[in-house]
Amino acid sequence: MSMSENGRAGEHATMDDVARLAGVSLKSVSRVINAEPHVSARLREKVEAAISALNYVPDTAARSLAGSRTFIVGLLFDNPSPNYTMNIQKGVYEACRANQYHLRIDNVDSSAPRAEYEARLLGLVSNSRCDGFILTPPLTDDVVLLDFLDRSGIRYVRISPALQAQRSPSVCIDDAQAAASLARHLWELGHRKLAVVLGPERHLAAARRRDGFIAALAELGLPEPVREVPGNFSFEGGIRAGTELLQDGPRPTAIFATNDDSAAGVMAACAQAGLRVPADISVAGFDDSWIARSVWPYLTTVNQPIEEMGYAAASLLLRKGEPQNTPHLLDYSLVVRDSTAAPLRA
Amino acid sequence: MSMSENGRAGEHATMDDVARLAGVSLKSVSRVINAEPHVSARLREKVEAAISALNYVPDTAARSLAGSRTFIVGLLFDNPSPNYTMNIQKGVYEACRANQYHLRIDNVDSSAPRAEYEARLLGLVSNSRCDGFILTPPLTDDVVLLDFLDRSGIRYVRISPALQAQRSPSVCIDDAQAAASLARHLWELGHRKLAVVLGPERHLAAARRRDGFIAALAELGLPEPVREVPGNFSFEGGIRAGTELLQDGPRPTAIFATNDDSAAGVMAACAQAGLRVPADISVAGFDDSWIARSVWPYLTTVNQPIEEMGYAAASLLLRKGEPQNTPHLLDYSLVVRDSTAAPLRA
DNA sequence: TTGTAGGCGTTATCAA
DNA sequence: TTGATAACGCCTACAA
Repeated sequence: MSMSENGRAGEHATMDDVARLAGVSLKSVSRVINAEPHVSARLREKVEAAISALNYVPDTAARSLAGSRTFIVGLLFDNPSPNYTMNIQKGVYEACRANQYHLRIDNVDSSAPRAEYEARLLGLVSNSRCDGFILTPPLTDDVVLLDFLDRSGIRYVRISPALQAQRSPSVCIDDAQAAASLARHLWELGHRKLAVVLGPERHLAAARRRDGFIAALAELGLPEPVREVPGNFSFEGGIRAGTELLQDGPRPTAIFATNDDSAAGVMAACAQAGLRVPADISVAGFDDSWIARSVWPYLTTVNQPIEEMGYAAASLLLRKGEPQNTPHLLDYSLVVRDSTAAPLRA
Repeated sequence: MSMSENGRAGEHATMDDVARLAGVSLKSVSRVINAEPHVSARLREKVEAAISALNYVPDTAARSLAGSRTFIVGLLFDNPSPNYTMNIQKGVYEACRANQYHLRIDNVDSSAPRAEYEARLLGLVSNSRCDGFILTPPLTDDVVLLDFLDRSGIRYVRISPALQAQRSPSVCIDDAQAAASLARHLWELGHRKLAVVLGPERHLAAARRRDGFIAALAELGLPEPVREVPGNFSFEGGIRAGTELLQDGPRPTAIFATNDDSAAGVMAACAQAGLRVPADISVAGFDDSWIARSVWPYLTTVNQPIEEMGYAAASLLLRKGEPQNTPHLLDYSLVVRDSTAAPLRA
């Protein structure tokens, strides 16, 4: 009943109306709408005129009932930083819009017990009747989910996969290279005592950042090992990590946190410890998400074109034809801001 | 568990399958699914058994084509802080899920030229065929949109409306009272030189925070006027506002920013100016969004139960029967953290 | 290049 | 309390 006394809201034109106004058959209208071949220019014009005259918009429900597509893209996300998520979502949304698709959101909570979580996830995916899904980390590397999708023949595109990169279409940057460029930046500033704050265990892209960072330093000839402490991509995890680094063991002159949120936490820990950033200690992050400019000093970080990645992922998903399983690589860039500087001379 | 034996995609059971297995008619299954009256307990049991045996889930497309509902809730948002948005979205999502509805996202960009923006917005709303919409500020108070929705008979629920609160169902907290409680907190700490960082002009809830703050101080007998500077709810706007407050005119001992993002910016401006928070100056925000704990010191602020507000809004939208136009008021709470303290004695 | 008939999985109408 | 049967708006055959 709710919408029923719609009064006028239901006054949408249908394909019939368009056909009648244009003086053609139903099927011809359908052809024009779906850009099918074998349509004369004259007919197309007539139909298009009628469409815009009537302000006709195809009914998605009818379309998906009759056809094989639902015109819905599902975006699955877990629970990463809100900044990252919003950016991805924005990109995916824009690509959907450009292709006349709708965007449907589904949240899953990976902190739930694993069995429950899996049941939920698979239920979502199989009942949601989307034309395909966009997966963000850490879902990107969830093998149970991937197996299920493959077995069911459901299309999907992964963002920043770290596992089995050739398994499906995907979009990513070169995390290792990006972290390496950050390592070189710190090295060139003169830092030789370095530390890295790790990401969540299942977030494999974070592991690649760590690897790239350390490998680059090794190549440059760093004399001593890089200290490593756990983190979980959260601000609070960053505080804990920073505190640990500053209290015990040899104090680093520069800290690389594998995402911006934890880098911000590290900066807070420095402030607590009475250290000035970057005068006393340098801090760098990864993502260039919104928080990188919501801290003071502004964070030196690696820019991932997150929104673009979302856009590219959805475009890949919606592209017709055989999906390409080679990762679609986007450019990153080193963003040097105010949180890194040369170390004090001892 | 259960999902995996689904075998192949597309092999969804239909109402026919259920009816056959249960040995009843199609319509009876429909009745059970829609919880219609006049169904015997025995029949219902049989049907329910068949449903779960077949793992049947109604096809939304068919449902909305045949019926009057689409089972889709649309969430419209503009471009406020990502934190706020994600929280609202989460709440709305959960409520949809609880009611077997889907969530569809639509972004609009209010920074586009007004005419274009309006056309886009109205097009979205009228073609989207959702059962209703959730509006967040500043869309909440967009009269053109409201008029259009009312004229079209489309249901909607507004979150934190500041205009014509009785016009539609809505969810909010008492912004003025909440800001007043913050004012009293600062007053009790001993602050007498106060400033407020305003919100975006069209964000009327922000204006109510300002009003409540100032009115409370007036009532307490504040001897001098509260300084007011513009802000736009962004971190950068907060930096500008803070800088202005610290450079020119009489320096306040406490600054109230009307949202957390700008409060974080104010804190950054203080740091730049060499002031310690809260020793030299107190800063307070509003929202208790995620950024309130992503700065150091942690921000004193007002907690709005944002996710709950989203949940309540969607529940209101989905509730059957005549909508209630009295605002659904939720509780706020003052969250005293580390960014406020007694002023230094001059 | 264009048009016609049938059906997709539900809900709605009306009768039993 | 139940059940046939006709929509709903579009797409996929297939025919002209």
